[in-house]
Amino acid sequence: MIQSVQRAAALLKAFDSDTPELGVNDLSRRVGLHKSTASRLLATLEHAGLVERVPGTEKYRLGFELVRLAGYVRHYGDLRELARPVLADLAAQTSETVHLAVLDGDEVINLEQIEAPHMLREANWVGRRTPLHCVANGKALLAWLPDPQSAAIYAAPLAQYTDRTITDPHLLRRQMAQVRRCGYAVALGEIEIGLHAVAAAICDRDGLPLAAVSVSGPAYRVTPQRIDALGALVVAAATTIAGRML
Amino acid sequence: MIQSVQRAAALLKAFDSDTPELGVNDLSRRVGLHKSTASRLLATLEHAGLVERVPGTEKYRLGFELVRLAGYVRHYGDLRELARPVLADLAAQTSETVHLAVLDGDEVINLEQIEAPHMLREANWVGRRTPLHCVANGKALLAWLPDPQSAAIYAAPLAQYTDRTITDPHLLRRQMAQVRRCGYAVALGEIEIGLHAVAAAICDRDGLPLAAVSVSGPAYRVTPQRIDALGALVVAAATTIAGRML
DNA sequence: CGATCTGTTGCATGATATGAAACTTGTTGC
DNA sequence: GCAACAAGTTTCATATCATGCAACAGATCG
Repeated sequence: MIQSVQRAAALLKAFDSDTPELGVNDLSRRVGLHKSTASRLLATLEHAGLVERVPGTEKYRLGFELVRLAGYVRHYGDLRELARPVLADLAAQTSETVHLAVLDGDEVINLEQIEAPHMLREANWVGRRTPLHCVANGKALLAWLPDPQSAAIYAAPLAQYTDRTITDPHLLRRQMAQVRRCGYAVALGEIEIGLHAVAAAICDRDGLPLAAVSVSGPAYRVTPQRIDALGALVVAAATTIAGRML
Repeated sequence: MIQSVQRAAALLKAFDSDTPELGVNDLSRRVGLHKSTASRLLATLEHAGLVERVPGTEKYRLGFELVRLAGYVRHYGDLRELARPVLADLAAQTSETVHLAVLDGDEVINLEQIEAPHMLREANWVGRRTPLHCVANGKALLAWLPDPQSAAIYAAPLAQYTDRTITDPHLLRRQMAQVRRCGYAVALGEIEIGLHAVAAAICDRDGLPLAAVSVSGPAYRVTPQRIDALGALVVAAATTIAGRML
C-alpha cells in the first residue's frame, strides 16, 4: 500500500456531484491532509490530467482524462455495447430514460443511461450504487436471485428512503413472487418521491439474473395506466439483449 | 511532483482499447518500473477501485470507479447535458451515430457519442483526440476558427491517414471556404476508409466555434446522395443547441 | 491599511517508497 | 513426474523522496 497514491485516490474521490469544484483547503480538510501535501498531490494529478483547474477561480475539478480512461473500462463492456442499440430503441419507443444495471454484491450498479429524445436532462446515475429493494432494476434482479444471496437481502434491514419504500421483508418477498409471475418489476417513488420505474431482468440460460433494464420517468408521465405497456416493452428489450448474449 | 503518484497515473494510462487487460510484468515494462514497484502501486490502485483484477486470469484492467468518477467530470458538463436530448433526436432522425466534440488545443476531443437504434456497435470515440483536418467535426470547427489559430493549423504539416486525407493546405483552405458557405462540413474516408461523416459547428454570439455535432456511418449508408439532407439536419441540431446555450 | 484566508515554496527530517533478491505459485517441456 | 521457467508477491536494508512546518505571496474584505 503506497501512502501517497492512496491519498491521491482519496482526493479524487472527495469530489462528488454536490461539490464539483473544490479548493486545496477544502480538499485537504476533507481528506485529512496538510494543505501543502494536498497542494503537491493535486499538482501531480493535474499534470496527469486527472484533475484540472477551473479557469476563473483557481479551484480544482475532475479532469477529462478520467472520461477517456472510463471509455476503456472493459468491465461489462461487451454487455454494454451489445445492449446499447436495444436500449436506444427502448428509449425511443417510450420517450423515457432507460438504464442498464448489474448486481454488485448486495447493491445495484448502473452501467448505462440513455436519455430519451425531447426530454429535459435527468441526473446522471451511471456508476451510482443503490440498494436492491427500492429500485425497479434492483427488484427485477432480486426476484430471480437464487436462495443464499436473496435470503441475505431479506434478512438485512431494509433502509427507508420515502414513505413508499418497502421495509417489510415479507411484503417484499410476496412482491417478488408477483414479479416472477408477470416478468417485470415496478418501483413507484420508493427511492425518490415522484420517480416511477419499470424493469425486467436479463437472465442467462440457467435463469440466473445477469443484468436489468429499466424505463423511468416522473410520476406524471409514468402513470399506473402506462405500466402494463411499459412492462411489456422492457421485457421485450431484456429478452432481445439476452438473446444477443447467448 | 510526487513520484509515486506520477507512476501510478502512468500505469493507468498504460491501458488502452487494444490491451484492456495487462499483467504486472507487461505494465512494469511499459511504464519502465520494477515489477515489485508496479505490483505495489497496482495493489494500491486496486484498493481504490481504479483498477481491478480479472477473475479468471489474474491480470489487471481499469476499474469501475473510473466510470463513477467520470460521471462527475463537470468539464463541458453543461454543454453535454444541454446537448444530449438534441443529439438523441438527431440520432433517431438519421439512424446513424452522433458525436459532440470540442476544440482542445489543435485537436478535436469527443465529448459524447450517441448510437442510433437498430445499429451494430461502433467503436467508442469518447475522449479520443483527432486532428482537425481529417474529421468532419474538426473541419466544422476549423472553418469558423479565427485567424491566429487557424493559420497555425494550415502551417503545420497535415498528417495523412488514408489516400483521401487532404494534406494540401491550400486545398483545405478552399474547402473551408465552402463549409462557411453551406454551413456544414463533410469528411469521406479521410481518417478511416469507409467512414463518412457530416458535421456542423455550434458557435457563440460572436461567431466563435465552441463545439461541433456530427453524424457518421459506413460509406454504404452515408452516401453522397444523403449528404445534403444530413447536412441540413446537423445544421438544425447545431442551431438548436446554440440557441439553448445563449 | 491591517486582518484573514488561500495556496505555493524552501528546507530539514525521517518516514516511506524503492530495487535486489529470495520465495511462491503456476505453466511448459521433456 | 520432474526440472526449468515465468509471473507475481514478499522481505529487507538503504537512501530517496514525500512530508510537515514555517515563511511567503496573493486575494478578499471590512
